[in-house]
Amino acid sequence: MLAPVEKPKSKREGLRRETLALILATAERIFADHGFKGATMQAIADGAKLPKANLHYYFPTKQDLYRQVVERIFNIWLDAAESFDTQANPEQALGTYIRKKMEISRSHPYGSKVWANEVIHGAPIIHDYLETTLREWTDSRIEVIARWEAEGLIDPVDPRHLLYMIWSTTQHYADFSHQIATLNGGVPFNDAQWAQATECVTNIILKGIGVKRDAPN
Amino acid sequence: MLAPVEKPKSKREGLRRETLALILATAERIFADHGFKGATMQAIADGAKLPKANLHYYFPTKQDLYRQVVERIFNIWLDAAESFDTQANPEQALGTYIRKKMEISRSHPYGSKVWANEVIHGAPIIHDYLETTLREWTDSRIEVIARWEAEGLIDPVDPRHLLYMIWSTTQHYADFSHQIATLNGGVPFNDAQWAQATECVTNIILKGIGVKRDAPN
DNA sequence: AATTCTTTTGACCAATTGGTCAGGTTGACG
DNA sequence: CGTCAACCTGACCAATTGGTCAAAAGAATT
Repeated sequence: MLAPVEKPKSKREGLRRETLALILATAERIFADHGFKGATMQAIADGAKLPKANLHYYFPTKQDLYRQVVERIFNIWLDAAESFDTQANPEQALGTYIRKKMEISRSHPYGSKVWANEVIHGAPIIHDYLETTLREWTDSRIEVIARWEAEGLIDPVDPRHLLYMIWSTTQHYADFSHQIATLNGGVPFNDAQWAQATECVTNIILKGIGVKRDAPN
Repeated sequence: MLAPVEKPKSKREGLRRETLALILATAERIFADHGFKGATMQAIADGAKLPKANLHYYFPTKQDLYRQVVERIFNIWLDAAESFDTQANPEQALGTYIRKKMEISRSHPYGSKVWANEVIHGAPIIHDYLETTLREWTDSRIEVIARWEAEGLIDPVDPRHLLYMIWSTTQHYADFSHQIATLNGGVPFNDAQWAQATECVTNIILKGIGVKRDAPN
């Protein structure tokens, strides 16, 4: 899903990529902090230390820029579920998926927030993504979960609600990071706290759906 | 916490309350759909079928109006946790709390979205609420959960993460309603689906933290 | 009925902002 | 080196929008 990075062919090409990456990263942060309407092209330009007109050279409209930011986090999430295919038993597959989602919440909090914002507002810009890519992706994972259920490897639960619980719980640590930090003495989680959160979330969900866990060897 | 409604003393008073309620309800919807910056006073005025200048008579600034919308959903949520005090055992207390949070997600989806938006953006407007009211409230509930844990009524889990899981999972059904509807064939949940979602969420969480359930009588 | 206070409203303004454009600069390539 | 295309940028514009205000309309009170 995520295209591998190739070597730049020239100085121009290299600079172009750097600029694009810089703009996208800055835009992600500004969009996350202020929403689509609240973010201004000027603020993004200032954050990237570029003239505003330069932004419009790479991204003709604000919406173009925004869409690329949203698509990026979306594809990162889709990739995180490869464990559904590579791991045979639900404990490994779901555990790996949940842990990876928590990692992404830590490494890409801005992207997660932009996505949350977009969906909260009714997904006006990436509506088509929900109806095509997300729907297909979800259906295929639901099938896998339903099979585990049929095989008695997990309790009978509606796979949709299980997915929603995983999505909401993991993304909460990114989207509501400010609230969580406030309740954490005003400081963001440190390494140990992230590890603990990940373990706690994984344990509750896996136990909650009655995963038959492998005996520890 | 929520002040009881008193009888209006005059025609003026009655009209005033109706207008205030109309503006707040409309504003809640518009803020939820477009964010703070994206919502315009004109759009709220149109939605409430009032001249824009009339809005500014009741709410001098956009921020004043917004703040009242956010405070309302916040207080509704706080009240939903009374079961922590009135219910003795964790199964009843947590089960009732989760079910009530799900009900609120259904009855107040716009408020939930406005809150999510606000926190995602770093809670610029209601920052003080997080540091005072929310912190105190959370600490008191954490104590109760820790007591259950000490008494062996639930597994040893960090109460914070349990609360976050309850918050995120229940609110997800409001905040991400558009995504959920899309994955539900394009239509919102019906009564039966809401009931199923509530049951599923409650079961997974309670089982996940190893609640000692009362034998069914 | 007269007076006073609250409420309503159209017209208006200053500030912001997405996007444009003409002209300048820089790298690629023969 | 000269040419061309890609890239950069300051200045500018039209549209939007939060908020103001003066005057009108309506309710309450005496």
